[in-house]
Amino acid sequence: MIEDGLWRRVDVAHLAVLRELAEHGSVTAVARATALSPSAVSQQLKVLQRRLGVVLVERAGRGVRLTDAGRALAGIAASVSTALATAEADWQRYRGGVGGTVRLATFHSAGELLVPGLLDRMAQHPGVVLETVDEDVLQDDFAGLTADYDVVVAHRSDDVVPPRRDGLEVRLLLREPLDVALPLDHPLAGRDRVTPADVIDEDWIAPPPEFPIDRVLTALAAQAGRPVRVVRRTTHLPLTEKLVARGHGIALLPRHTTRDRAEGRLALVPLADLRAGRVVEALMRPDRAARRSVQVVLEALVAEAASYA
Amino acid sequence: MIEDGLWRRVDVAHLAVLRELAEHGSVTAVARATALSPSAVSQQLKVLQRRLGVVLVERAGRGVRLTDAGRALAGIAASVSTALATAEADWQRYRGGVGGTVRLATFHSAGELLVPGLLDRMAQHPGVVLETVDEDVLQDDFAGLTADYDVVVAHRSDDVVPPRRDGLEVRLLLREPLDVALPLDHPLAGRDRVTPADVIDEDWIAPPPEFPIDRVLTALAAQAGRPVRVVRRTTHLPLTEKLVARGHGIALLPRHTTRDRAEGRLALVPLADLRAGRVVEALMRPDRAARRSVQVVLEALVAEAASYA
DNA sequence: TCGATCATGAAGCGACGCTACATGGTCGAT
DNA sequence: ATCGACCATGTAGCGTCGCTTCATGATCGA
Repeated sequence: MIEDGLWRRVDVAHLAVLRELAEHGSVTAVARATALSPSAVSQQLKVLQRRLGVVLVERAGRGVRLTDAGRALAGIAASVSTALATAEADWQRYRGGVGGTVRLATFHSAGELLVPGLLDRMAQHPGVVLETVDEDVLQDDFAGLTADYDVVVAHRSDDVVPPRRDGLEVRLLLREPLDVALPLDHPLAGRDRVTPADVIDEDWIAPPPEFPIDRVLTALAAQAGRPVRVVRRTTHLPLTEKLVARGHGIALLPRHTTRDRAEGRLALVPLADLRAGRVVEALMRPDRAARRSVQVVLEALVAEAASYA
Repeated sequence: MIEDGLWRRVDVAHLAVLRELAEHGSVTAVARATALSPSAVSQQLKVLQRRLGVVLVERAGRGVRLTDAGRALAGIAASVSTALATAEADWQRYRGGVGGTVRLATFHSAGELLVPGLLDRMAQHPGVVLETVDEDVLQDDFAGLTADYDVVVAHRSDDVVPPRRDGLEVRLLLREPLDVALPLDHPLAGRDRVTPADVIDEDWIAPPPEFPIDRVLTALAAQAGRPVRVVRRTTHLPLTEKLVARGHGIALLPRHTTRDRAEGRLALVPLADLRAGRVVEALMRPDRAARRSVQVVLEALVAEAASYA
């Protein structure tokens, strides 16, 4: 027998906390993200469980873990958040104005490429405050950033299956081929394309093996039939460009990002016989994507990215 | 410039009150419906307006009226209520049990026909408490009852455009032809159908002119070319049946409802050359329709009605 | 014009949720 | 194995919020 009105006393704020817990994984992390004390978060969870008469959270070692019921309710809470955000967006649409703070995470090269133009475009919406933060993480970790940021600009190589991003809104920003970067005085610099065989015996500068670009390099080696010789590994693209320009090696670099920054100081030559590129996209939680201010930022971001295609 | 976080402080309870105001039309009525004092309702509205910085309600004579903004927000509030009810239903589905109180309004004859069997069927769901109330109103007023009841069983004649019921969920229960009810010893009682011309010169018993059945009588008169002679007007169907059975006149009566009650005491003969019938349907507000307990009741109601088709 | 009806304001009270601080449990490093 | 760092939770105290009760003002119908 189920008592009537149990759910009536459930507060949407409590549901939101549960949902954040599902994404952040610890009470302390939720407290940080919500500007509350850990005790407050813990109390909210306790109240929620008492009102529903169900165990949602259990201790696991030093931290906590959601029970099955907790996970289920967290999923429901996510849809509630989305509905609430949609309602707010409808209201803002009715009122005409757009306002609020949007937190945007970019990896370095995308920030360099897109943020200046994005800020120019956002000048049309003085009510929207845009906070941009650089976060360079591995390909699979971008999704996790959506717990902390409204919009996450992520990249992945386009030859593999996309990493898991269940329940996230995804918007394509840029499809960016990887070109071979050569010093201007290199024999191949004038070519309109090069094959893997042309470049396999050069000295290469590449990122660490976990990064998408390096996987392309692996594919290139496979196609040429010989291993590639990597003389230096760095994740810092501007450094890579400078090294290439001075003849310390050649590299695979994203076309638009690089051209925007280093045009004229090195040559970018398309790679033949190998599909090599990376995809830049925006990731958002649905409730955040529903916010009017986020939508405005996203549209500006898409427009800015399109100007490089 | 829009300040950040205005909506954050908006309480869904406040939105719900605004929505109820849009449907009930007065602060006092909302207070009655929500078991709150009128002052509390008034204060909630005041707080909501202060937090949003918008006038939602204005005085109109002795009562209040919603502004345009108020109406817009009330519409948004309705979708929020629906989302919340859907979330609760999802949760109940996950937990397995069904519980809660469902308030059902029926007009008299439908109640007589459907409620006993409905209660039998609901015995399978002991957690659901069913309150049934008789409400006989005019055709166009059924929609208004959805503010006070979870499920409203309504009827309308099927030859006219349905009355306005914007934003309501509608579920067909019964399509019920109108037959000509005759005393058992009437000359036409043995016929398998009668035409308007056959019965136009009889003495008729009918409801008041605003009721759907009387409109059919008007159509019958138009087809026969002569006015119909109404000797008595009553909205009470059992009385009509008794009068017909004793030879005080004939009447148009809904087939299933009447047969269920008066089988063997009068004859029901289908009417030829005239599409005459009434439709019985269930009306619900979307947020109430989303509730798990309401869904259970509705399914039982549909099944019970189907047993009469 | 009077009484009924409706909305709103003021005062007081209770519930709720937060912070600050203390406690107990768990893991990693030495 | 021990210590220290970290994490979650319980307790005490306090401020805020929303409700009820009562009073007031406005409007409509008889």
